[in-house]
Amino acid sequence: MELCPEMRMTRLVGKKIKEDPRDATTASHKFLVRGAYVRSVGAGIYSLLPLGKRIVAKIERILREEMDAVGGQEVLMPVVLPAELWEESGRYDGVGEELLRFKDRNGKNMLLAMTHEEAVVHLIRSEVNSYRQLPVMLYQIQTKYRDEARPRAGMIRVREFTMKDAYSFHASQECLDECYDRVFAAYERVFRRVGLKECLSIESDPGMMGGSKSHEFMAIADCGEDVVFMSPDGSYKANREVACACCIFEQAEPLALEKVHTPGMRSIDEVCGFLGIGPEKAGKAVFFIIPDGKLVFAMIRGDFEINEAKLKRHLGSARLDFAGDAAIRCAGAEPGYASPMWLDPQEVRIVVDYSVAKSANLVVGANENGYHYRNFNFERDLGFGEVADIACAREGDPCPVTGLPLQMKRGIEVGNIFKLGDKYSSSMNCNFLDSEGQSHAMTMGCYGIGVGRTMAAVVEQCHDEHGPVWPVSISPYHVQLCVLNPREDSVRVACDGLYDELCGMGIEVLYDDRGEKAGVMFNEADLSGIPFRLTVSPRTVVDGKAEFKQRGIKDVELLGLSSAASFVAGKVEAALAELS
RNA sequence: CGGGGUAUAGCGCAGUCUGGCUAGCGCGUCUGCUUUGGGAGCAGAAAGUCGCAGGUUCGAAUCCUGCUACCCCGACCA
Repeated sequence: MELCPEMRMTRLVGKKIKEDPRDATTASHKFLVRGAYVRSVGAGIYSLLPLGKRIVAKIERILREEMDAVGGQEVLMPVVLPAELWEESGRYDGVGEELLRFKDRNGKNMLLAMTHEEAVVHLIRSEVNSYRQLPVMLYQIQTKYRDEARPRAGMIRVREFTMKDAYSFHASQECLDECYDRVFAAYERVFRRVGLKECLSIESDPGMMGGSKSHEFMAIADCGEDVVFMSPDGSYKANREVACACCIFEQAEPLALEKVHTPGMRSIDEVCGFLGIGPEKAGKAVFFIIPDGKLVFAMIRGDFEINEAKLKRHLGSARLDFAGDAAIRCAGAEPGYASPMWLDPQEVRIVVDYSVAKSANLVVGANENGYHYRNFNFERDLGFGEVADIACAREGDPCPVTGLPLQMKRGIEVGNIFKLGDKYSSSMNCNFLDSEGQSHAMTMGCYGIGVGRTMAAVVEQCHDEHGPVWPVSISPYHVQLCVLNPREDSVRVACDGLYDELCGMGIEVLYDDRGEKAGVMFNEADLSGIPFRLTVSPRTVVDGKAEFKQRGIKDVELLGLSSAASFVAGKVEAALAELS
């Protein structure tokens, strides 16, 4: 998309707002609204104004360049899809209410696509049939709709959004692996080029997408919804769902099992308080129900929390619900005093975290109202049950790779990549013939980047108290030109001249020709966040000068009017080169 | 879906507890004059179904009931 290189403020649609919008809590939300980049239409639904649209267009341009460079071909698939397509993959009934379903006038079930695996498989299975045509990668930059339970934080979690989504098809796992690595590298280039200062690629949970491996790209920001754990040297990075800590558990001689009376002490805090011990000396039991109706007894040391994502993965279950007291009793356990001992492993799945399996002499329930045991030792007193890592990593726990204390950070998920395998290709008959004429399901990968979310993440990382500080690569314009007192002919003529000259050089200029007071113009220029500012005023024109300033830097520089344009053009090119 | 909050002019708010006359303030907008280097001054003007629907009352922005929208925390999040 070609962007018009020039714009006068007297024409630009979008009013800058002096006060923070009532509802905004994050920097990106406040500044994107105040600076007239976006406007809210409803919960999680936004319009882009001209300035915002230009930023998005520039992000999209970078996405196209990088996807083209790794062999992607751009397509465009519909947002409204017939339900049958999703019934084929099993997702029509598989995914929850975030999929917006509706009927057309003929009563046919339709949906708004929240992602396009089905649509792209529909396309590829009829266009590609032979190993000779593989691999292929298609991508699009298209609207997605997810009926989020709770949109939040301005542009960071919305219902309708633009996503760059790409899908690759392969004849072999090795080929997918290679493609995955190439896209991974392309994503690192994308996030560097859009100007994110800190964006981590981390291991993540493939979740309901299926598939074997996935990474998320996390823009680090305090307002991020996701939690990342990393080694201080950066050699290990993982999100909360998969992060593992390798705690050392104290070994001790097993002492004799001892029943203690603990009347009314049901929670870990109560029991530990009553017995005068720390939570690391107790075992905590949590009960879940999985969809087949089976009860799951999860056991973890009192100072850890159960990581439900890990437990789901271990159980191979898509859902996990807390079990009620009735279900717990039904399985022969006593709520509040539950113990894995004497439970029937045929009836109840017992999953024990390493923290319990490797600790000695814990306090656990006695399966009898008002009683606990001291000195439970997993090997001696239970000996069966599935031992697994089902614990949430904690800040400061030892990193599994380096042993250094893990750091915890919050991040905005701006991109993700998955190795899908044949989840969609087998269910939807997306096959190819190999060199021997044998039919196989294609192996797939998919790769997404949220465009609007990336814009918001950049603001979160690049702003000061006055507004955004756009990286030149995605700034709506390269230069903001301000004319003070344009009613003085000499001033206006000088400034108009600079405007024409810069535009003629291909520099994108936003020209504040309104004749506002300096304070108004400068404050609004800060909200526009354009990296370079040129000011022409009676004061500078007398000396044949213009004033040059960089956004976010206090100092100003006076330039000769005749050389100002080429000087600024040089600055713009250098800054662009740095981010290319 | 649970918990909390908000809804009054384009934006941000006061007024609501304790019902009462013509519903105010700041910013913005329009007109005119004066101003011109970090959100100007004066004078004038336009702009409000007080979220919606019922109810109580002589009288409702204000009290009662129901609903809706939006925001925050949580749950959820291919």
